[in-house]
Amino acid sequence: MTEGTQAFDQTLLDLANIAKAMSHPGRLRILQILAQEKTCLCGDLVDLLPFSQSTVSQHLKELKRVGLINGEISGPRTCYCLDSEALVRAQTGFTDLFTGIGCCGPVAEEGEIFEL
Amino acid sequence: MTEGTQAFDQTLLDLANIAKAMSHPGRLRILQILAQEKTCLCGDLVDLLPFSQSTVSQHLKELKRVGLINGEISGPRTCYCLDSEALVRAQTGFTDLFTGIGCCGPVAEEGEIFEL
DNA sequence: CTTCTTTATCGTTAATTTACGATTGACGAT
DNA sequence: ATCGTCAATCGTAAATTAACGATAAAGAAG
Repeated sequence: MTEGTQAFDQTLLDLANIAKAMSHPGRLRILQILAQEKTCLCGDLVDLLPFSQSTVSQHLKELKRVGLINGEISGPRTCYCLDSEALVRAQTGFTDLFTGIGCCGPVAEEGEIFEL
Repeated sequence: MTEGTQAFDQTLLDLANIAKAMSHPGRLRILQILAQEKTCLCGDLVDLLPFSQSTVSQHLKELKRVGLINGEISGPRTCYCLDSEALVRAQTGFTDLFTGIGCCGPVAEEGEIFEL
């Protein structure tokens, strides 16, 4: 991703970003927890995850960066929740990518015929 | 992912791995190309991507590692294709993660009442 | 057998990610 | 005003990823 990134269209870049945010078991677990319970509080997530408070905070930041979750400050605490719209968009994005799925065998080139 | 990885169940780890493979625009583009055309040949992908041959090969290796694509050697070439089963499994995995989507507001704790 | 083509792998460097402890900032309670 | 709590940020070290050129391996073509 360091270079040549401008060669891809924005939809693809966005989707890659979503996937990146979802590429860590801890972050995926956070999404899972937020989907199941509506725990939300950062501290509760820290208790449920095998990471330090600062690490959890970072993961939350990353998820927020791509918009998969929202954080709402309520007093000294922060309450996190899924962003359902973003999740739907993500789902759609992944689905759209593979509209016509099918697996091919070896392909002949320029009229070439395979001798199997 | 360096540590504490054993704290997550395998389904989650698998899904995170899939997401990781899909977290790079180049790899996502490869999947897209394979979904649209059935181009498959490594060399063709090199022509279509803004990366060197060795880099493309690495990306293909990563996609193959998680099973999203299959490579079949045919003579000196290698023909790549999507693994439709794996893609369906991935899709299902992502969907299952967010069965009950909903966004919460601030949450009261231990009978606490918010003064709004 | 030599040569060309195609792709995988090796070795390396730069950049990014992950994780942590320590610090800071914000707020509520005393 | 001070203290304790909660969460974000800073600074840093270790690990991983991304990219490339060079090299190797495997097969087709001459």
